[in-house]
Amino acid sequence: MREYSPNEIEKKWQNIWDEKEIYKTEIDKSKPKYYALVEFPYPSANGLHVGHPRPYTAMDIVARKRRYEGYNVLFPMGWDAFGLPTENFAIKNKIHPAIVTEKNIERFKSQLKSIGFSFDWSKEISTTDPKYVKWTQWLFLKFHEHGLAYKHEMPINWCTSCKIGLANEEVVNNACERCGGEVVQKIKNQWMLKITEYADRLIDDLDDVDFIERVKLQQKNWIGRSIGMEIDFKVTNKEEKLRVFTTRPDTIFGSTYMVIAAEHPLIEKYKDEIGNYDELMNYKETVAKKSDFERTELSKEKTGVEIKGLTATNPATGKEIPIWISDYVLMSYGTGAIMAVPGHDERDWEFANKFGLPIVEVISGGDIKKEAYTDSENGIVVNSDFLNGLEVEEAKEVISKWLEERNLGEKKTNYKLRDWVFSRQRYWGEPIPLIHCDDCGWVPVPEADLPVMLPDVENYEPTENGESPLANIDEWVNTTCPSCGKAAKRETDTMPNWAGSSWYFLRYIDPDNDKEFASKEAIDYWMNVDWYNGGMEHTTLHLLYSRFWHKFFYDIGLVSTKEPYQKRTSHGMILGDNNEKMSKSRGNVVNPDDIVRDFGADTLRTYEMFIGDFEKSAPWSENGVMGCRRFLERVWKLQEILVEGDNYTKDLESSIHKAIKKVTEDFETLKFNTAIATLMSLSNEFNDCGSVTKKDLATFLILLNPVAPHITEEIWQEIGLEGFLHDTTWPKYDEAKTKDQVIQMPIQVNGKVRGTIEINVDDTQDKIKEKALQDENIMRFIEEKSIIKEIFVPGKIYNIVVR
RNA sequence: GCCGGUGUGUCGGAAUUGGCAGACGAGACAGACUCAAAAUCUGUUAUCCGCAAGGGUGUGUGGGUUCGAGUCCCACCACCGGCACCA
Repeated sequence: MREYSPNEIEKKWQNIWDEKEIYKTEIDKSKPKYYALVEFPYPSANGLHVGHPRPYTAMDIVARKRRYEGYNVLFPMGWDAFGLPTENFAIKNKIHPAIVTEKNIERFKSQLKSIGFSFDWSKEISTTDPKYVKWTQWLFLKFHEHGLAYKHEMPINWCTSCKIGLANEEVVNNACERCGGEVVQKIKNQWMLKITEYADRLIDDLDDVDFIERVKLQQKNWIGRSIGMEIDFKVTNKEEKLRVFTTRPDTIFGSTYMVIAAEHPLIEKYKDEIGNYDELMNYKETVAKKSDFERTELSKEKTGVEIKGLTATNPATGKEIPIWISDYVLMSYGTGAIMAVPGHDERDWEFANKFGLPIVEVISGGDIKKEAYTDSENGIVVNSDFLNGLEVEEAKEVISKWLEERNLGEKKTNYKLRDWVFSRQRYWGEPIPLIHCDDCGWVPVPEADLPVMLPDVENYEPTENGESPLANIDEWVNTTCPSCGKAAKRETDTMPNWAGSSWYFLRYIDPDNDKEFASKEAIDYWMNVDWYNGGMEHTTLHLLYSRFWHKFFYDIGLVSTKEPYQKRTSHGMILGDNNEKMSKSRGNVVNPDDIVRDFGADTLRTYEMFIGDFEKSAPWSENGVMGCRRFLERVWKLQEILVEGDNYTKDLESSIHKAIKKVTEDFETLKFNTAIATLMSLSNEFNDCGSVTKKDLATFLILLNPVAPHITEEIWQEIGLEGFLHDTTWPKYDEAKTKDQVIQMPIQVNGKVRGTIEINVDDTQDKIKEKALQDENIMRFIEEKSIIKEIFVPGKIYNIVVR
């Protein structure tokens, strides 16, 4: 028998699959369809690392298994190619980002091909391809057309020294990552997408999809729906009202002061009546340097300034209360103002404590001298006039009614979710296809003129005043208004990287269509995505953004399903062998090319699946890789003990049926590691047995094939099994044959195992008891004691409780 | 800080979801083969006491529920992911 040489046979089979186009998919209504999706990679200059193949192999296993089960399977791959690293590389090396991107894609593609994934490469897409950009822009214009894209003043991170807008990631401890200069928040008028309009549906429709629970929870919490009230507090001696949002209107009698955001317009409006305006402005300036994250940190020391000259009136108590500004109140959440109830809110309590503001108990049950009492389930309302004696939920109803009747407030639902800032002052992104005309306002670029392509520029760096580099290209910026024909200017902001990835799963199904983003026929046949696997880190941004886009498309009749993804699962990260995240700077990156070269693609795939619990992170280990190679070597050598035979070997029959069951189930539940362990045990059994029949081996090869497609296909051919393994069907098992007749039953005394007896599965409790009491060791623990209870779980355990 | 998650031998991990903790793999040790080494094959391998039979202890820490807890409940500790312009 020849040696197992993966480099040779892997190339061979990859070529055969390619030539036969067996993974190319067409619409075929005679078969059930299955759409398996993995997150497409960002083609960075570093190439693939061993983290990438983990989810790809997992879904490749599912895709291959589905084909054997008779499905028409779409399993596509593409490139999420716009992005900051490529742009920064281009700036540094003076190379056009399109060229960098092209090179990176070429490298990624050949790396992926060497691992033997069953991707349908005829469906390949790149978000930077003009044919793709056209439809990203077209879809954006739909948002604009339906009023979901709007301009709004939003802050950007501004490096005062480089005079450049920075991504959050480029800001380290309030300083610019490149030059160390000071970073402040600069206000810019930016395009926004109204994702908040979909907040309720993004939560409620989670009930209809099969996402793993932690993904659902994290999305719900990110959207952060809270039901409460908006209440007006009159500014004393003014017509002005200060509107606050609260989820605890029941505590209104305990509101002893108000806090508004440093940016609140009230301050400018009454500038002349405020005694300490300068002090407030100074405070506002320090706040401007902080991110929302720093502002709302619970543990930090509270800061704030009282507004001198303005007070408000608590509508419930009628008492005059002071108004403060503090960084922990954000203009972007609620109304930018709160009624502070220090007795029953942690932040308010700390603030009041620090500045000596009165703390009044209005819910009994805690000790507000020590800490805020925030429990809303057990408390009873006190010190609150007509609310006294009520439980919190009742009090909420009563006070809501009372306020509404007096026109002092209304019920309101708030969300933590904010609208999506869709503008970037960058070069390497899709230009926002809008033209500004002094007469007509913002006018969309007509469909015939799409895509709006990026002009070639000398310099990819943003401009000195915070505009995109595109703003410097006069011949690009200056155009005519599509509506009235007068001179007009193009929008120079580009879209965020998220734009292309928000709808790519729709393009895969019809990637060459130049009339539509995808045909209705293709959408009706292929959608939804049946199973989408991706990283946990994409849960609250990409996954939510793409659900939002899809829902909007559904509303305007572009797609036929409410949700894009039927099922969502998540994989863990692969860490370096030092248990740290793989990164160039840590020097612990493993390149899959090396593993494919030295051990083979099948070994890489097997190890990636065997490394541990698919949903958890796991450190890379070269010894582990070697172990998987040894396993495949042993599989290869099964040929040596092959005997003719069209039946399962009698002694192994139950093991084989059990293995079919276990592997079939484990591939569906992401337990690839235990599926492989089962196959390892089965191959060990073959060896212990000393021989394996053709039938036994064929079944084994099919089960292993989705994990290690090349070696199994080769052995299949080598031992002369009929046809090709890739044309076979998935094996079935007989449930009855997976059950053992005779089992070892543990016998416990007082919950501790004191012996094991061999029983027949359908032996009665009495029979088992009789057998158990013959066991010397078990008797030692029962003697001279009386049996007070017996617990018998058929097929599992028999426990005797004695005293 | 907030939201989500994780914690089991020397290491990666397994445990039919409340029923024999440590499957499978790695590593280590011993043996076979070899002049020798590598590769391969065989055996041992949580820990303590014991010649053995067997027994005690043991799933991040402390408590609880139960005949029985890695699994359920309460409190705590450590680590990982996300925090809206990285992808």
